Amino acid sequence: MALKELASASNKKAKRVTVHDVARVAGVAIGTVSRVVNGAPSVTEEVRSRVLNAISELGWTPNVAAQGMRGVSARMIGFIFSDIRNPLYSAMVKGAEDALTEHGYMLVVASSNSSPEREVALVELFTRRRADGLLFTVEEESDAGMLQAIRDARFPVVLIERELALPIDTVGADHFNGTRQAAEYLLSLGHRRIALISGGKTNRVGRDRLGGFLQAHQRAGVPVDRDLLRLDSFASEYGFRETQVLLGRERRPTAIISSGMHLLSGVLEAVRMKGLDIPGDISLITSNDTELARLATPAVSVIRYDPYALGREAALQLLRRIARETPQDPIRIEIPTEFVLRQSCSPPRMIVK
Amino acid sequence: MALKELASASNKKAKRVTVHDVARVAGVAIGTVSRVVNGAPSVTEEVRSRVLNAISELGWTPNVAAQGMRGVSARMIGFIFSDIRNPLYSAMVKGAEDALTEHGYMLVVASSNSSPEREVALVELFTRRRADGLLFTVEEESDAGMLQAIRDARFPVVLIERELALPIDTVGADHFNGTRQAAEYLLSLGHRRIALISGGKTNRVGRDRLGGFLQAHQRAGVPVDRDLLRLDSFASEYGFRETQVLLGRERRPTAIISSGMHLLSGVLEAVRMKGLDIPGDISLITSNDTELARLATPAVSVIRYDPYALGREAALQLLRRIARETPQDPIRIEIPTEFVLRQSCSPPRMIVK
DNA sequence: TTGTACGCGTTATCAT
DNA sequence: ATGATAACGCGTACAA
Repeated sequence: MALKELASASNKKAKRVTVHDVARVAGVAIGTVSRVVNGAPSVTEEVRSRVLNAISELGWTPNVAAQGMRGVSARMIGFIFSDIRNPLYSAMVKGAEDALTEHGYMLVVASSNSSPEREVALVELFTRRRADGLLFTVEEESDAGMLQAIRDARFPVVLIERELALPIDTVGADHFNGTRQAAEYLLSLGHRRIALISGGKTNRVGRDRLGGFLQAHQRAGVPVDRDLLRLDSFASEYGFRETQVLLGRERRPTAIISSGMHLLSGVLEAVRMKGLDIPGDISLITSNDTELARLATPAVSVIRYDPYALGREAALQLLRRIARETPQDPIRIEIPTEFVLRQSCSPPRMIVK
Repeated sequence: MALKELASASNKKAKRVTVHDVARVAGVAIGTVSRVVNGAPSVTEEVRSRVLNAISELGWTPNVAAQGMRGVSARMIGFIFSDIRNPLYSAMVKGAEDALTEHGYMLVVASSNSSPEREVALVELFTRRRADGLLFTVEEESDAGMLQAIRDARFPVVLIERELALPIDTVGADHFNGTRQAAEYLLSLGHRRIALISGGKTNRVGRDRLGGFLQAHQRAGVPVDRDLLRLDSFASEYGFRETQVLLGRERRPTAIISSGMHLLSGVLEAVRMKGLDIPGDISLITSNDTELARLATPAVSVIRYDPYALGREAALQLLRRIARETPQDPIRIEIPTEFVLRQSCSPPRMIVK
């Protein structure tokens, strides 16, 4: 029985019904059918209902490919990021998808696996597939091939958490002020040796975080020890290794800001291995908010923002750009960050001058 | 013809390049161009290279809409799940995407938000958009509308972590043996009152877990207290609430198996609030593996499987089905589970007879 | 081996 | 208000 059903399903010839069939059944010309479905004003109510009846009777829906030939958009948006398993990206994707769905668009996800070459191939793919727009978290902001691919693209692009030397809309979290606020708080507690562990030195996120960190120190008149800046990776292992190194120093930091989804687990592990107490021996602030940060003992203070909202705003801006409902000049949208104080911070045990 | 060319040449609008342009530049007919790009055997090497030169010179790529009209597939696959923010789904999506990309397919993600009505709308959307196939984690296995929508779909479907009363390929983790193994381990430690907190009572995942749990008890000759079965939700809050209730009982369980990505945080919180020691007062096993499980104190034993591999296998099976490279009978693929022992289990302090 | 002409299903432009 | 028909760009059967 199972076999039979499967066979009949795949053998289903399904002669496709077209406007011609609808026109025939409704007793009108195909032009009239098109006018009805596309809401042209000049159609008699009587003809209109005859056509609609025929349509539902035959279960007709317009052939997307044929519409495409007539210039009707495929209503498809691409989203390029490194890897959707990063919870930030999956939340952004959900936010974008929800906004796009409301406007009848599909979302195609495309992982670059952090390869600029693959990014170029993907942009070209979306160009060939006639995408209506692209959400893009670029890997390397200065990669020449990628820049050229974006210039050659036939659709609007909205950058997510990145910025380029091109006039393109951008949406990103306010990492500058988030990190500034975190650093200011630690400085106000009396910390004078604060380490910053982060990645993305060459993109907007990393730059803004470092900028906020430096500004807080500058305002407080506290010099920054460059040796406490560890800005080479977002990976958990990097957080682990660099924390070990930092805590092994003679004049070790009294606080750490780890800016990256996956860094916290590495940092925590290194602190534990060292047998140090949080916040007694070392204060800790991380970004972004995660279950681990909330449920660790003690709970870890975080800089957080809403990646869902970020994805949603980016998609909405892209839709505005597609509909030409936005000024020609590129728009820059910032998603606010919030500093959430938990139990991982206290004044330093010994003030290091 | 010459007049027409002149007219379009003077027209400022950027004209799209077509096979005709390529043919003109290469000095051949359009049929030849088509034969070259589609790898027809009967083309002189000289003509072939002339055409290829013209193509790269003009930067021509076939219009997908026009190809679609000729029956060429859009090479697009849909993936319907409840919410991509569930890390299991984002890992599956990555696995599926990687497999599909290797074969030149795009992946369209579609969240159902757990609504069967939305699932139906999405299946119909993919039908209209002429998707080549669908990966589908159905919300309600017995929803009539959804079943009909799948029957009406014109493309093959592969179910993920679900099974239906339809002859369709399925790919799922071996939750039955995973849960059985976990329960057997706890029983071997001497536990006689083991609670099971899980969701999905009416889908494959929930059924298999309960089945494995019951079989372990049956084999060990240990009766199951139905009051210890809490099978109504995967939500963190549910884990919290039910754990509170269970631990508040006079004859409380000596061990808990929580089967669901988000349950652990709720369970842990309830155990902490109760001031109980893990594993001294209560043993704990959860599914699936997470950062929280690894980094909690003590680290929590888990039943784990590889959702990336699951998504990948599902996509590969879908591709085989599309290519008709698989027997007509539905295939059932099981992804193995693994029991990882950590520090959250010990013999019960007091044996409850 | 290569060229020509038709058809895919829709939308839009003319007529009527 | 409605009908007839051209055009979109490609693939392919058939003709040369």
